Amino acid sequence: MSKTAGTKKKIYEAALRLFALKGYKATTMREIGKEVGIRQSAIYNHFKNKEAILDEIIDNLAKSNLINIFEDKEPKEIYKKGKALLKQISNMFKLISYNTETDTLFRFMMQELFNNERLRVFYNEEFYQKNVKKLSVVFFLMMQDEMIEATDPLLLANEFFAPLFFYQLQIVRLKADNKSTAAAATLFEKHTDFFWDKIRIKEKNSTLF
Amino acid sequence: MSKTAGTKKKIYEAALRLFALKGYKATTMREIGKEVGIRQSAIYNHFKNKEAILDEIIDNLAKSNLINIFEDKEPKEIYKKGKALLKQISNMFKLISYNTETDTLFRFMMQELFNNERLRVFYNEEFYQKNVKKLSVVFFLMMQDEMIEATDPLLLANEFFAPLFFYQLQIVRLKADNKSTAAAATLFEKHTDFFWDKIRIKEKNSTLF
DNA sequence: GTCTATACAGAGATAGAC
DNA sequence: GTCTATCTCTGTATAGAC
Repeated sequence: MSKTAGTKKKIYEAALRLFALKGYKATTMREIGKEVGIRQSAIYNHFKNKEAILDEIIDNLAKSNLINIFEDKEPKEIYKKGKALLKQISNMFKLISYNTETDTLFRFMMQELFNNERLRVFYNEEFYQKNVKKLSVVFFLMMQDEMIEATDPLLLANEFFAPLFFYQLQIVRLKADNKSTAAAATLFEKHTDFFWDKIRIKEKNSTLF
Repeated sequence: MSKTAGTKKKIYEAALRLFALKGYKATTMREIGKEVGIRQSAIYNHFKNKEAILDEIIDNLAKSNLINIFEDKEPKEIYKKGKALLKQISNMFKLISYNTETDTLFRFMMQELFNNERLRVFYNEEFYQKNVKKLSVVFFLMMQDEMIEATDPLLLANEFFAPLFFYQLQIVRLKADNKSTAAAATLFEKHTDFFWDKIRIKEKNSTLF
């Protein structure tokens, strides 16, 4: 039983890696088997068919760290941290693109986004909406507390989220060609600095001089 | 000869549409032929093989409107337009995601980004670098002219570009599920308003009241 | 230039021995 | 649970008639 579960996990992980690398359609059962060290036919002892592997991967995305940029903390517990919180979130995005496990998940998601409706539902609800909504609550609370200037919190959330996503995509793309990601990586921090500086309420004294 | 060119074009367009819809690997020569109204084997009178169609599509991307967000104008000719210029660029992104031709090109690009190195080169050089560099020249000139506050022009260019790309991706994704894109579409304008307001040099008088 | 026919390879999946 | 063997289907590509 333990050995079975071990093989199943190996199949799952090999499949995920290959799906992320070259896409679901382009990976064959034979390749997956080869990676695991078994014959292609043996996979069917663990998964009903190829699609069942894909489905299980998508099922597990919701439990992964790919989407958990808030580390399960609630907005009202953390909004007072102000800029430090934004730095922390921005750093989570950076970590996702550098950690081998989450970077694979991210690449898998982008690979299959247009080919799988369930994946798009996941992307929309768990990856995008959930985080942007949480972010907009954070910004709303910051406004109430007069930490940042009053404006549309949902817009702010989108404007903060979008560059982080984009820079993440850049990193993963650059890594696909084994190119340097150094310049792109600095943008996470610069974005947060720039963004916070633009939304925070400035002291009257220190406006320009 | 004219009829030949006509069929070739039909094949090209059917292939592009299908590649964008379900990916290169998942589209078959039979499907392409069916869309055109000929047998699969007849395609080989116009293209050497399946990959040749893909290559030709990628070759033509550089000539397409997908990347031409500046409408061939040089930064120094247009930077004085200030916010109006940013609005214009932002609107180009919006148009790309709504125009059937460019929206197909964009979806094709995102579909195959991780599966094709030549496409990644195109994305990086023509779609990303070229536009961001042009944008940073625009911002640099605006700074010199004291229209906007002095800061890193390249950062500004990235910060302006990233949300536009992200909102574009959102639209194309939503369209894939036949969902409403209304809310996402408003973000193009809101982004520009927000962004300009944050970078422009404010009159001392009209700071807060 | 398009058709039918066919070759050939690769893929997913199942059967049955061990 | 994994193996070999095999079935079946699908896909790319070519040959040759019209």
